Amino acid sequence: MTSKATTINTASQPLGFAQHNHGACMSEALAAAEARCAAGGLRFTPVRRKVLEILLQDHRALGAYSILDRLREEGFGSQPPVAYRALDFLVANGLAHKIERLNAFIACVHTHHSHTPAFMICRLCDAVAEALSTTARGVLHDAAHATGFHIERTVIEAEGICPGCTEKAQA
Amino acid sequence: MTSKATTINTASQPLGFAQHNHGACMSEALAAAEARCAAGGLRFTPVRRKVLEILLQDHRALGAYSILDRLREEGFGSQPPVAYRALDFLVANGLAHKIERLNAFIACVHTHHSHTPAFMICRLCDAVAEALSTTARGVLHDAAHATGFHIERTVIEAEGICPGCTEKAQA
DNA sequence: TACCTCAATGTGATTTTATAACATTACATT
DNA sequence: AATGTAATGTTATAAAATCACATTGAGGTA
Repeated sequence: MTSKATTINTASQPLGFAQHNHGACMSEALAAAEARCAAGGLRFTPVRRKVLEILLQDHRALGAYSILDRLREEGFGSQPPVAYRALDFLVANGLAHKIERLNAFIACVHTHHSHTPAFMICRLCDAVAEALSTTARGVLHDAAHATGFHIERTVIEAEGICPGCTEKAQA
Repeated sequence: MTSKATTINTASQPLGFAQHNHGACMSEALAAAEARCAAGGLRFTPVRRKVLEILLQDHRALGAYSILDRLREEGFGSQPPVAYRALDFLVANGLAHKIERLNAFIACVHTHHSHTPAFMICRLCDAVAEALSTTARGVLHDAAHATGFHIERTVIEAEGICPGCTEKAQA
């Protein structure tokens, strides 16, 4: 565990491009995950929980092997499938998302409702913000419907410069 | 070269989920690529041209290593950077796109205008259709503008079942 | 032409990301 | 306890991408 662990429950950390109450956010997300798993008859096992905690702590996109390093430190199995299986579970159940552009994973911050996620990825600071994208979903589904394509999953990712980095660049 | 080579100039092949005149499509795309490179002072070298031809012939998403195999057969260098460099060039100049979900590449079929590509990927037959996505682009940019994020590139990919495979499944 | 420069290519090695295959353990039901 | 199934552990390997450095080749300049 790094020094970062000592900051887990401080009040304000970046979530995407904004600040938020990180401690509350984290416990809420874990509670929501537990609730969802219980409701769906899914097993929120120690590895799965730990992986979600790791993702929530960082609030950024983490590669599977970074996560694996953390798991090893915590005494879990240290081979790739350990991380990938937990990540597959979290992604399949909407508790985390894969950022395809980065081959990395991030905790879902919209624990309440099922949604079509959309992301904004800053190429300077690597921050990732999850946006609600009801409209983008609609647009895609309309276009797909016109051609007879049945959508099961969507990847919507915008890469560019976040507000913070834009400011720094102008300074 | 496989037997597929003998079908290059036949009239009708699938483009995305529809049929089209493949021979014409291919020469048009190559001509457009040449024109664009000439206009921009870019060098449309033999490897780059060959990679674009390979992508156009298949009209599907190809992994870098599939392309590399073809390059080797044609007498080009056979190490990964040969393929990746040509692909980087094509993608950077809008002549091809990367399908992030598949870690694969596809020739651009909208040679005329610069655009924000969107794709529909069939998970049964692996066909990939490129859609015009002016609206999706608008939606994303609106959302981004609201948070002060500056978009440079977008990834919009829908995964699901194409019209043809839906029919087969119902039969 | 001869020379220089820089972009493009060739090549070997390595890194990063992801999965296959199979043994073992933990949980739930009877 | 016995059984079936889901989850985990572990070894090995596959697949995707990049690094580093040598070589070639196309323009420009003297």
